[in-house]
Amino acid sequence: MDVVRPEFVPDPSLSTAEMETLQRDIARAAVFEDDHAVDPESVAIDGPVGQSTLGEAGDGSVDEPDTDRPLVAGVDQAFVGDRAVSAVVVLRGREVVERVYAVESTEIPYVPGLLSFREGGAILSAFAELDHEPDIVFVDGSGRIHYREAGLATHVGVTLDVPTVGVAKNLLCGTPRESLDRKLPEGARVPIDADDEVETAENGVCIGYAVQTRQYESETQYVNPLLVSPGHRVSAETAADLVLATAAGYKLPEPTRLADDYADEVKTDV
DNA sequence: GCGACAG
DNA sequence: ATCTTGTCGC
Repeated sequence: MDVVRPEFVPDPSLSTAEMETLQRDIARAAVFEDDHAVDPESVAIDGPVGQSTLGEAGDGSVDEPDTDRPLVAGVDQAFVGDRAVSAVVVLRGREVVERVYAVESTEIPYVPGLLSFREGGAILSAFAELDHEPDIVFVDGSGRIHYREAGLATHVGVTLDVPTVGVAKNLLCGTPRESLDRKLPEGARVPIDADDEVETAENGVCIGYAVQTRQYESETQYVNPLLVSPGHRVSAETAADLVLATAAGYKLPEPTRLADDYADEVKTDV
């Protein structure tokens, strides 16, 4: 798939002020409500998808040809020295229909709030190799949960004009409506509200959710929730629904988990 | 001046 | 993100 909004392609050579200005423009172009045709129930995955097998399930059985089901993609990056590997995995149900990757040299260091200018280029290069057009894309990192409501998932979504969901392991900014310190039950979600750190939104606006995709039985030990936010053309509620529907026994939703594995696999080769 | 900070 | 063995607890 190709870039739809070339003016938003992340340029690492911009000054910090220019990057921030671009992010405010991106946030204004972003749609934080549902504008897609994916019913979360239609993408539900019951158990883990088998390792690197294209076209068949992990138990060796061939899946039903349900070509009407939506395509859900996951994208993740791995790093080798000064190069970034971006890997994309596309699923239809529990079937892997396509995997692509791209390698790009990193031009700038990681700066909180400006992640898309470091990793965005490699991600767009990987999507340029993709034949299928995903109905939803899970991006590793924040979307609307961002100082200017323009995190990596939002930047990629708006630039490609594809529905995206941000899936992060840590909270960048915003305030959880209730403490995340306690142990949350599997399936639970806690709203993340905009605060003074989020300069483009009114305080109290829900910009995402902490989502508990997995939890231990034990009383003392617990898994931290994921931080899910709208990237583009997806509401916060639906973003949380989609992540819970595609989580299949692991903390990360399957598309993201498989992209994670694929990026590591590619990293070992080149 | 101090704290906070996705990947 | 990445460097890395064992270890504690499901």
